[in-house]
Amino acid sequence: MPELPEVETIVNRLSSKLRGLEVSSFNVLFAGILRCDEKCLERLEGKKIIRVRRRGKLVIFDFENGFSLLFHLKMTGQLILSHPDEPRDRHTHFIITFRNCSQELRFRNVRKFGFVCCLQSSEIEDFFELGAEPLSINFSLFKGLFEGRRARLKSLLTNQGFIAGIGNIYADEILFEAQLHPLLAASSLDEEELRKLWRSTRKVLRKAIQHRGSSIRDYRDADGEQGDFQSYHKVYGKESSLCPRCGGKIERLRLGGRSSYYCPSCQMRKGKN
DNA sequence: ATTCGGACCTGAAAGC
DNA sequence: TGCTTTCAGGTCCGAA
Repeated sequence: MPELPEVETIVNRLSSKLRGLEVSSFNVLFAGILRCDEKCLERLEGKKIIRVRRRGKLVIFDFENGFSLLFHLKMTGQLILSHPDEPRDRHTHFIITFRNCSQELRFRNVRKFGFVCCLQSSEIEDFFELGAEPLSINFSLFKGLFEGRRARLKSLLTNQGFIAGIGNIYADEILFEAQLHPLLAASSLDEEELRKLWRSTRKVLRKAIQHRGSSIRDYRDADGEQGDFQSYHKVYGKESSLCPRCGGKIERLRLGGRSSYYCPSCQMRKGKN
């Protein structure tokens, strides 16, 4: 569920509250959420979190001893700071408590797709093989990525090994902003179109972060608050609505089992608009 | 080599 | 009303 803007929002919040704190204990309530040996967690008990960061859609806690704790929220994961006496429901699968902190961190995960694991901090990049960060990469590197790639734009944008952090919502919003059809072959774009795609990617993701992400159903930030950006979606989930740019009808197509929403008249397959 | 469908899970909403 | 089907911010795997 959460894509880059949602994960970024969670990380910002967690960072200000958890940086410098020492973990006192882990409580694994559903063993399936652990993607590593439970003994790995022992390495982190009594250790301080020196940094909370995002890489792609991963939430990462770096510890003082060179190990990191990683979370992937997948579709329905939530990392929420709560008071220990607040009742927890059956979807709370993992809890971290901290020394000198009145709140504990709960990992809720209705659909059980998400995971937690512990890795050496230096192993993370090799282990996940994520692509570039869309908000860090400059245009010339961005352009280079697309050279010779025949895949469809939508598939490439959501491919985490190509560019990390973009999922179904933001790919659709970015392609609408760039006025590019989701099924276009990446290698068919000229320089001007690539520049527009690069600019649109930055614009959409930044604006979504400013609005603390999109809450369509499950997403909540680390304080349990909803994001705002769903009110600014122009095409995602808007089949049959009117295109805010040209007044035409938004359509939905199926691509690898996922829905893609787009405006067939302003996101042309061919032509430069 | 790509692309697609199914699998992993649960629950809300829509359809009948 | 109540049962059935469809769909969901993700990603992996194996088969066409």
